[in-house]
Amino acid sequence: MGRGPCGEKMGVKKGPWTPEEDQILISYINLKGHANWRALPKQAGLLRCGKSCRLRWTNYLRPDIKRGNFTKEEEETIIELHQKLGNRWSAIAATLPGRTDNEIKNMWNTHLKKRLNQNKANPITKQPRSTKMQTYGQVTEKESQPKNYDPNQIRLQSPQHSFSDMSSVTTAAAADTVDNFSEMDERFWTDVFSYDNSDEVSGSPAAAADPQAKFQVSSLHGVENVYGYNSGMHEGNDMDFWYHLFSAAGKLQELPDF
DNA sequence: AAACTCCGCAACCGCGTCCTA
DNA sequence: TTAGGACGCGGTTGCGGAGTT
Repeated sequence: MGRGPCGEKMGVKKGPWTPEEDQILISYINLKGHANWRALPKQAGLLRCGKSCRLRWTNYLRPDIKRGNFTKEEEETIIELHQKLGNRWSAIAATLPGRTDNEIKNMWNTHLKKRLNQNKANPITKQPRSTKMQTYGQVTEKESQPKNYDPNQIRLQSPQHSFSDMSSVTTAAAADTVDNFSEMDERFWTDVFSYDNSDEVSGSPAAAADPQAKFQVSSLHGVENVYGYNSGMHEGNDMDFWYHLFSAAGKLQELPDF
């Protein structure tokens, strides 16, 4: 099965998005949501394929995306989870609030993989070539945006925030604290579910620190209750993975019914 | 100052999976 | 049961900018 390239139709635009296109997409999704990505560009009046719209939205325009620096804790989380999960970026993203799988993938390929290789080859890390390298991941918000343009400025509050939003970007609950990942590794999964089941969900540290994160958490919380949302990665063969993970953690009794 | 090289990131592409008729 | 549509994921690419020579 699968699908052909989305640009198969003539007249479908490719390449970088313009601020005008972003505005149209944001306005449309805020107004109508995105139940059908394929139909969306036509209805919104965009000369893009649905796939491109979805990617743009999930990786860049969504209101709950955390842009800018990866913290040390986030980096460590990525490294640890990559050891366990491999290149399952969406699963890794599920533990980092506001980070997209694409962002994490880029982070890994450009920074973390090199760093690990370097550490293996030479435990005393050599200084990178450029100063930029020394502060990798410290890209400023301004730097990470297209020139002269900040989607946040034209972004409207999104009441839609539909459940499919949650596929790549995570809940704040997961990232409660990762100061000590080994500790988090044991508590993390139960924390995630306890947040899910907690009436105090929006009282999580992350949510308290970040109103937007608070929105994320409560949003997901509600979504999960209403729609029975469960990330696709939890299904199929992945069920075995999660099952064993939880079993190993001895927390199986806390699992919700699947 | 100019040319060249390298890096980071946004976006594209192809495939797998899920859903439905 | 199965074929086709739709979505999501992971790999890859290409461009712009920063750094180096």
